[in-house]
Amino acid sequence: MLIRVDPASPLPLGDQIAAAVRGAIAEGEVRAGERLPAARELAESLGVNVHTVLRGYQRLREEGLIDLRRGRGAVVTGERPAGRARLVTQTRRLITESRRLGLPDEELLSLIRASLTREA
Amino acid sequence: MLIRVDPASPLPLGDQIAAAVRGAIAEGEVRAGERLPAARELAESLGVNVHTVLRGYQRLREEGLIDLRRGRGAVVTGERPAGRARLVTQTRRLITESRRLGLPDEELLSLIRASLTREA
DNA sequence: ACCTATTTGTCCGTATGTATG
DNA sequence: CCATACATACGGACAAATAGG
Repeated sequence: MLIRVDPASPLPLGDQIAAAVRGAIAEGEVRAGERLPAARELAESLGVNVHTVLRGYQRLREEGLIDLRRGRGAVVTGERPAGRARLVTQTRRLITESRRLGLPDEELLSLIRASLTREA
Repeated sequence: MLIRVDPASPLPLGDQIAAAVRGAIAEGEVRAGERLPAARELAESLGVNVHTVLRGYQRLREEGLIDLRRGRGAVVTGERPAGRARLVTQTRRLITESRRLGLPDEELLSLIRASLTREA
């Protein structure tokens, strides 16, 4: 997977990295289950800071394209296992209910976030 | 708006700040249209780094609670309704299930955000 | 059960860029 | 033009989760 960044571009480096990886995934250059290079490695090979790469990776995680975890790295997501599918169903139910009550999505997110911290 | 953070807590400082502001908004302590303290100010008064405050602010922006812009600052967005108690049980179930599957909280949030945008 | 290496997560500090007013 | 304030990036340090021996 070849990645290059252009420091002169107005696009943030992190976004450029995310875009490059996103493309590589779309092209099938990296497949589901495969691991992306460790953030520090990629950072060094690109001549950018670790944080910058991590920001790009985290963006990809938000998009659901990779599974990013400590000690494990960035793994391209693939088929959803059964348990996860159930989670998706449950999530959709929650969203439907929330909207039926007229809550804006942000409010639902706040609620969830609050629950997460409260039950940590 | 009184904010305090606990460096000893396992909760990231940025999240603590976000939670505090979120609470202040929910309590009506700060109202729509009002500006939150500048990141640098708040950082200094809390004894934390600017980045840490900004991270919290950016999270609130993602939730749609504030409007965050260069040169202007963080302005609380419009009113939000109450009456969300019904969703709490369902939310807790979802969280329990997610954690049982071993998903990190961030991933659950990613999943939810994805669902929200997909069903928008 | 333990230890170790790997890898991301968070935070600190600093510098420079850029939009706003 | 100027001051304010967030945006991005750099670098360094330590914490925490994961995996493997």
